[in-house]
Amino acid sequence: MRIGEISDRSGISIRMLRFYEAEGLLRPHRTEKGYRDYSQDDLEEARLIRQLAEAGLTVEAMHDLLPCIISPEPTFHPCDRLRARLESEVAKLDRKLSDIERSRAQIAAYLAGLPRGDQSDTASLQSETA
DNA sequence: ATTCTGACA
DNA sequence: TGTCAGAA
Repeated sequence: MRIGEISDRSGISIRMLRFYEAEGLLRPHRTEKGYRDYSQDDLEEARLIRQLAEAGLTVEAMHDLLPCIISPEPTFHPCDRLRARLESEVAKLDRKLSDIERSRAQIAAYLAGLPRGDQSDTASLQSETA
């Protein structure tokens, strides 16, 4: 299958499919004319990548995860790397979450201190945005 | 019609 | 991440 079909069936844009390949996530064969030629396995991997991307995982994380999740070989590795990766992702998310909570608290404080019935700030924002 | 690579208002 | 160009 060529890139257009893979894009349609995986929901990943052609642009992103090429990007993921540049990142070493997908390695489709090439036809004589240089066109990418995806296998059925590539399609399944693309769909998995789609899932991981929607979960907010980075390409780096996918590099660790993919070898563990998609197991072409009948032998299942312990994949200790998988657990480590997942744990670091959760840790990363926890850090982001605390950052967001910090921002929320700060902005909520601004809101709490905002005088009532005053539209002047809104007006100035609109004029600067326009 | 589709894909390829490289570049960017 | 989209999109446009120029070539195949």
